[in-house]
Amino acid sequence: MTSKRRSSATHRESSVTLQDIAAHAGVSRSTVSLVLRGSSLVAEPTRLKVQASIKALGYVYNRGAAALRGRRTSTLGVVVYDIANPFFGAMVAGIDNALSREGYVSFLANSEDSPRRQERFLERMREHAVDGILLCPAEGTDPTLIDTLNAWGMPCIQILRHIGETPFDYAGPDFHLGVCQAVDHLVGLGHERIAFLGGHAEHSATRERWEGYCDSLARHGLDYKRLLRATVTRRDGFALIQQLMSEPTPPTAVVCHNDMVAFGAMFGLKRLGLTPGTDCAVIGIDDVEEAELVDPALTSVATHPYAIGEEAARLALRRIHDPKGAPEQVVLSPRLQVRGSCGARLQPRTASAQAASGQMP
Amino acid sequence: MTSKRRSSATHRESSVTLQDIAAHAGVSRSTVSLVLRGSSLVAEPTRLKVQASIKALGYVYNRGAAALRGRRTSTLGVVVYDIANPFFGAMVAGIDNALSREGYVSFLANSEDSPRRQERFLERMREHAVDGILLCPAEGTDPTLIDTLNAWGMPCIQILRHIGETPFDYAGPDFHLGVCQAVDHLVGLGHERIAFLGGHAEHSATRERWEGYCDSLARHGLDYKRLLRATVTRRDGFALIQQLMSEPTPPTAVVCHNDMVAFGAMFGLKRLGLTPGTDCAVIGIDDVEEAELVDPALTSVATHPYAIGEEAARLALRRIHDPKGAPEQVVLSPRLQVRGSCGARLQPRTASAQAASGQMP
DNA sequence: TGCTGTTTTTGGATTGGTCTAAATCTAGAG
DNA sequence: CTCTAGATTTAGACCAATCCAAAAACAGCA
Repeated sequence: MTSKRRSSATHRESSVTLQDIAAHAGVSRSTVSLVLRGSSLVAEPTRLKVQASIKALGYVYNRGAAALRGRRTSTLGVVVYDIANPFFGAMVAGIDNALSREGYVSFLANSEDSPRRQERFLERMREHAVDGILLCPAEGTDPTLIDTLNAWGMPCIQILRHIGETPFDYAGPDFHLGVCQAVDHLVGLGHERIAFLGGHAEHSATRERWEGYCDSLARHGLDYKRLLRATVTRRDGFALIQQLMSEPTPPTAVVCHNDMVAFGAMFGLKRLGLTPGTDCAVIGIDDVEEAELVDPALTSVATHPYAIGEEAARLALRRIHDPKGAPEQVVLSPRLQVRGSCGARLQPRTASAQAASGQMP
Repeated sequence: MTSKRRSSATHRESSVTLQDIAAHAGVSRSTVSLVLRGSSLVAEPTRLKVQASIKALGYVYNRGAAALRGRRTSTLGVVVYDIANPFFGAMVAGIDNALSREGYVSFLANSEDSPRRQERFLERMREHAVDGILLCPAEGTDPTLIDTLNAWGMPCIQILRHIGETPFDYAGPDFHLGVCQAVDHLVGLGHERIAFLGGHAEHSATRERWEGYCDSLARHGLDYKRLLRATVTRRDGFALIQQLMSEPTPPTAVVCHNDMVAFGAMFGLKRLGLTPGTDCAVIGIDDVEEAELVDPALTSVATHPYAIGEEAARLALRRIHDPKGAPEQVVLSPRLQVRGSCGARLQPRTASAQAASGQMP
């Protein structure tokens, strides 16, 4: 049983407008508008009078109406391809934190790595006139998408992956460096046969990892090179490692495309009766929370999703305030989190904290 | 180097309006509006003519303007308290899927369990005139918040937790039944000293679990009863289990508030030199993806976050179309996912799939 | 052809703010 | 006491759609 509303609420919506405030405070609509926007034009006594009226009448600012005449909506669109992945959860938390500080609010969409879904959402965002887009491009996104967004006059910050040629705004981890750190560490432990597991069809985030892998091997003068492509699920890791270990000269260590693949690989090793870290070192990428839960705990390249989210949000706000400034790429250095799965505990030789060159193609 | 735009795009925004379409097609603004909304009033030849003009001029529908005059914005607000938790990721994916099918789009906010942040966001949502709110209330939310939202005339669907007295719309798992399933299973395995680990300060989701725990014990006539309160982190599970196992008569099994606490508990057991599943059975709640990754794999009560998200979205749309219909509560039955951590493998006695009564206070 | 009853189409008001340029109001200088 | 620069305030157009009631077009029928 819904109880009756008290006070003046007019049945449906309160809908107190600037006009009402103006009448109540004995000033004009324009003055009230100025007060609402914190303009320094209005005199102190007037401001107080108006603010009192605003409070008294229970006024609610109508951003939709404001956006119609003004230019900004104070909204952003965020597209990720797998929100169920805790990595994106952390990233979205970072975005949310940075944006809400500035009074912005964001639409979220989960593209499920479908360019079609992604495009539908972007079109909807255009209709809602968001001030900008934070985009983790779906696998298979048309490389001209960024040009389309530019043609729309829609600021766009790419995250994690990047497409297109034009100079763009971007925030993401330095995958190249991350893989180098992993390989360097393994080499420091004495490994000479290091494989790389997984990686979607080509996109920047995959390419950077593969290049990191190849460059590292070359730098250390290692001959052994096995790069097994696949999608990026745990299932893949499980299958690939078993395939790999049955080869004539199996690797003594594997670096995995991400932690999910790494978990799968550890599972696969156990299935073969092998012990991760002892019979074959395993290193993941992302350092998700669960990395330290598994047994042995997973050594992983931490890519700091929360910080990436914050940076991306910062870039977006910057771009909105300066639409034609120079594009900026923020590439965060990852950090190797050493745990049991790479056998560091077993071979007490200290891991080298070697620096490698990062790059942004 | 940004290339010059072709065609008529006026420097900043294209901003083709209904007026332009109307002129181009030789009809009135009103007619174009009707075509856009798929009205059956307009004759077929006219419709085609207008649609051609729309395409020709590259018109973009302005939802902000439409919302100003019309009533709907086709937007919703979603508030969760920990988006980094994969449970919420899956839930948001479910919401997103159900909403995007209907052309709705949603603002997401992460309250971090702070009522202050939550309130700020809700006020912003009101200013943006969303059609409704999907709310997982933050810990410590003022119970009158729902009344406030009602007074605003803002439809609100509560998820996972619920506050307030008024009949409300709600979607969530049947925690009471879930805990009963867990306890029943343990009793079936021969356990008689079963503890419950964790749970925030009081809110519905905690209360339902505790009641489930107490009711189960009573139903099975068990004397042993240990309910350790704490927040819901892995750290808590780690600490609590060690405290518990050092008591004179430690439990032989623990049911945990959620999987995070359960992971912590398993860690704690290992720290004590004990084996989860053998020395003490552990059952979690949620059945997050990682449950089967840990060692031993975690037995857990699956609560189906994706389905809950879909249901909540469905409820929201229903409420928007019928603002004063009877409130509806959707309580999904959980399912016990048996794995190694409860020792089922060790004691081959079959688990009973006993039904218990669910309830919605 | 005139009349009536549907279909279609349309003008103009409306939504709730912001913007611009002009009006009004100070206070200090001459 | 008048004038003017600077500080406040305001009127009215404007943003891009929807809504309503009334006009126009069209058909069927006498």
